Amino acid sequence: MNRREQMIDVAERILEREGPDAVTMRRVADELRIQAPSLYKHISGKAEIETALQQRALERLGAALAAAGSDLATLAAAYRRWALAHPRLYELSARHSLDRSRLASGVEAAAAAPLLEITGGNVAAARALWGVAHGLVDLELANRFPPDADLDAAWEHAVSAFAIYCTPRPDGAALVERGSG
Amino acid sequence: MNRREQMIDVAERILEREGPDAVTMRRVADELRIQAPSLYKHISGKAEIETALQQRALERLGAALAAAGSDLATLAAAYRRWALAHPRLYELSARHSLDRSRLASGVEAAAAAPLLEITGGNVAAARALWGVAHGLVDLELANRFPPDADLDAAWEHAVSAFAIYCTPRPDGAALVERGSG
DNA sequence: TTGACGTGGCTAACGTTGTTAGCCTACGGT
DNA sequence: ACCGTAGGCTAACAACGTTAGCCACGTCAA
Repeated sequence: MNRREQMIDVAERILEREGPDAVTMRRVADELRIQAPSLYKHISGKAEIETALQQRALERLGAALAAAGSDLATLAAAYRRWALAHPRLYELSARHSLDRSRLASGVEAAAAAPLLEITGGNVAAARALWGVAHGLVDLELANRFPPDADLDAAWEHAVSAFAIYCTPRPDGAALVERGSG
Repeated sequence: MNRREQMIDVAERILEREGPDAVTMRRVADELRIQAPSLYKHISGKAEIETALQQRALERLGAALAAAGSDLATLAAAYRRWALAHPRLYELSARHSLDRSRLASGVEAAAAAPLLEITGGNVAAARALWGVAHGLVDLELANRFPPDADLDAAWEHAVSAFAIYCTPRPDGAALVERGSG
């Protein structure tokens, strides 16, 4: 098994169990029964670990969304559920500015596909949709809502607003232009 | 003038000009022509500086929103404009988990007021609205959209979706229940 | 006037972080 | 038999946040 992958596995485990501050080069090395400088034989630096974890997060979130189907409500629920189940990983992937050169191609597109289906191919509307989902999750993870806030209700409103906006009406007209790019 | 406030002023300036990594205790001390340990005569630690900056950000963003009026489109534009004008400050205030005990009371409520006006007092819907705004801004600041993405269009869709959802229709009916809390 | 004391500087130092330099050993191929 | 590379190791560095402890100055009471 690849040492590099072992390192990233270990880093992920530490991240989820003990938070980002616990993810130290020495700590990762310890877990591998190795000295910290030896890590650099396999990796350029800590940033590379973080990029790798970011990529993992995108892939898995994308997979979770793809598995959730194409209904807006269930898709939103899947987004939130995945983020709350892997909060540190989600935070890392969202906060750390994206380095597209290192990112495997297609990962982004795959993650975006389910959203695009809902907006009928309208990518600007899909981005707005992504915005709500990410925003609500991010604020929740950052403790920005009062402890007694009913976030289920907030999600329902968000979903309703976009459902009304994106769903074609019986007469065939749609509020959002479908198929536009 | 208060040394504590000087410290926070300096920290803010460094943050906006050179990014979060440049905000060091020693750096702040240097700017004040003082040695780093002396900072601790006025402040408990770096966390207190960050909390203070977070509070500043919330107050100013709140003020910017209040000044923008109560129209959804202009409000959204004001939110985005402020965040893009003070990206580091916004990031700091959004990422750093909120310590309500230290936060001046009323700051949160004041920032939320303009949103509540739009949703007719429905706080869950206001949170959804906050979600889109924060989400779109946060993704933009984190470089998560492709460089050529038309973010103006994304914002327009978001605004349209919520405008339709929140505006009472001519017959007096509204999609969102107004006055609920 | 003198003494006590709080305010706000200072230097020295500690522990932890990411990272580099340089050495050594084992193994695989020519 | 040799040589190079892969992958460990120790020692060390600079920078970080922070603590301990010393000292000068101003203020106020006796």
